Amino acid sequence: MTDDGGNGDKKTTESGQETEVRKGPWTMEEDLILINYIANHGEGVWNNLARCAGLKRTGKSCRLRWLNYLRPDVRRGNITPEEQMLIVELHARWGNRWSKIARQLPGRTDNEIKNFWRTRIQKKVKPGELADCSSQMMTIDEASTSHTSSVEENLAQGISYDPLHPASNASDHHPSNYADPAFTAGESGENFWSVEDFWSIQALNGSDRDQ
DNA sequence: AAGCTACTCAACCGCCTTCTC
DNA sequence: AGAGAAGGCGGTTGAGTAGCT
Repeated sequence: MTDDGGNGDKKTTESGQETEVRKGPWTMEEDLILINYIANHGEGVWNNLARCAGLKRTGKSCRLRWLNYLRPDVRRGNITPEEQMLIVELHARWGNRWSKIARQLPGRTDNEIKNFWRTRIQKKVKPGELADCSSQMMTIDEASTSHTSSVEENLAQGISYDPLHPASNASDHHPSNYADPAFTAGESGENFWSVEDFWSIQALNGSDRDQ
């Protein structure tokens, strides 16, 4: 992936100026700019953020990149059998409400769950068999069935459940858990250079992030 | 070793909802 | 109350890669 800047679109602003809007994969530099800006100013007002940070990206693009990839508490890869079960269960209940499902899986994004469903689950489940799917999933890890009832209870109370930390609950869940490489080192050897390294650097530098 | 196929996932698109003026 | 802007969400696509022949 090279940053040749050749994938930009032209967009005309209110003031009549043409600004180039970049599309496609984010570069390390863009990631750092975005992380740095949010660390100093916080999230929100994405269009404004993109402009002020000097990123030639749309607000939507910045928001997506931040939520799905750069957030310090985002956890990628290695979806556990418990999480799989929960996804299947919640999907059976709510359908394709990915963001809603994602809220019950701390550190997981709607995009990741959506991709996971489409690539790992949907193709294995014929239409009409979804109801049976969760029971099939249970055979993956019988032990995980033991907490199903507590999941139900938590859902009923609107409490998110973290399958990786069954003993914990929403109140003691903390993003710092995900600084542990064990949570981010995907089996597929994904490159987590930027996020993990960056947040470590921020910590070392005693960044004045106010959050 | 080279070519092909299947799979994964980051990112974009477009629609809908919510917010602000 | 209405219009426009921004945010949120689900669907889809395409590039990269791993596995197979």
